Amino acid sequence: MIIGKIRKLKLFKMLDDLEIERVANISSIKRLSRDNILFFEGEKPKYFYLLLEGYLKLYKTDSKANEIVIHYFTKPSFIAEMAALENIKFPATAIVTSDELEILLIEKESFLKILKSDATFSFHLLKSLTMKVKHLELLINRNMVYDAMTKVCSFIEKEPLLIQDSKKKEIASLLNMAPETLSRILSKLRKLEIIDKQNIVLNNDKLKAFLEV
Amino acid sequence: MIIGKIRKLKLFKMLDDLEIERVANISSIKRLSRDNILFFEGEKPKYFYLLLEGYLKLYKTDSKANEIVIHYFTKPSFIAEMAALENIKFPATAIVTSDELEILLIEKESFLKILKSDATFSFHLLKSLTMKVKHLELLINRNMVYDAMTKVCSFIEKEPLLIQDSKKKEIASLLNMAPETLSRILSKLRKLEIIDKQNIVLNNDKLKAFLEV
DNA sequence: AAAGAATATTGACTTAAATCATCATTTTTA
DNA sequence: TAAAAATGATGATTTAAGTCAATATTCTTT
Repeated sequence: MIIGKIRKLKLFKMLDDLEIERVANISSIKRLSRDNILFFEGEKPKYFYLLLEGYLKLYKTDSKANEIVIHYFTKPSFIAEMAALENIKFPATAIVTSDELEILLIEKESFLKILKSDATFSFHLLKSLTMKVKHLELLINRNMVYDAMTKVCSFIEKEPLLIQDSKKKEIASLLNMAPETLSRILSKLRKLEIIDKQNIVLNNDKLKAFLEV
Repeated sequence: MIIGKIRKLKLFKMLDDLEIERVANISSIKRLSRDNILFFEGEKPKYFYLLLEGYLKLYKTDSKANEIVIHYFTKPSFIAEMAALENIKFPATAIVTSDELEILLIEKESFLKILKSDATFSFHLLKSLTMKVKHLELLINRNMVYDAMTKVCSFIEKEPLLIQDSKKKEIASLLNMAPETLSRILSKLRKLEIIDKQNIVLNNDKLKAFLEV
């Protein structure tokens, strides 16, 4: 049931039963399997999209047909709400990267009406947007301010488990660098005895030294 | 008078007299002259900042001490509202780039209370944030997706007057590229007869051809 | 456990843009 | 208006990261 799924969302935890019903009435659920496209860069949004289950990758393509990853979505989260709010084209393409994906489609115009009239609602969406801005700030840091070494060190610091368990290929794509570059940097960090063979941090101070500009 | 200045702002045009008074009561005005720092990257925000008059540049510094311009603010606009909303550190440093700057300081906690209780208020701040997100999207495009040629063509298309009148040095800084690179690209565009000696666009179709990925 | 596929590493080379250096042109100041 | 300073253009060189290619290692699937 849609109502049950909405009720479980932290994002909507401040809503009372009546408000949840209002949202449920203008929502539907869509399911997609791996490698399906939820929307393409350049399309106009028809809904507000709220990820419920699964993984979603947002990416752009540059002039050399390289994929540039903008965001990996996992936790329940609004997707591209900016496009829906402003009625502009999606800035990137969204592809399913888990076996199953479940997404809540909220009818755009009706939801906008609710937003305009309900302070807690729009305040909450505001919070969601600030998270997006924060994420974009990190993205800008990682890709404009940091060099490859700093990118990797920042990733190791933020995601010590991912760097051990995930495929290097995927991490490289996440950091928008060639897998070869990641491999070279990890082996350099191993030589410097900052990480071990399992990419576990050995010397946190040395690691952090790379993060100070 | 603060009330007069607030009343003039499009950003607050939906407010009635009482609401304007509420904002004015928790606000003060600060004036700064050229090259003064409004806030440093890493500081915690004490206020919501609303630019009233003048120019403000937001920038970061990379590992090679290069300045990376994140934003030039000119029109009345919230500055770094994300930091204030989330109570996190400023992501960049803000420096005055006009002779005079006038900025409205809005007391943070009180303004947050208004936001939480007033739907039109927070809906409007939401709009302001979506503008920021849009700007960051452009920044990401310009710096991660575009190569130098595309950056310049996109700038010429968006800011045909600036490319004629501003110093090349400043445009290069805005585009986060070396002035030499900008100079080389402009002379290439001149050879291709896409722009003339005054950097006025001669052939819009050819220009746009560089913007299609 | 062996074969095959996918992933990771390493070296050689390429590339786009930055840097450095020099000279030309424009703007500012005295 | 001449001198000085700032800006702009152009060539040579450097650099960080990407690409290409070969090999090594790990993971999958019989």
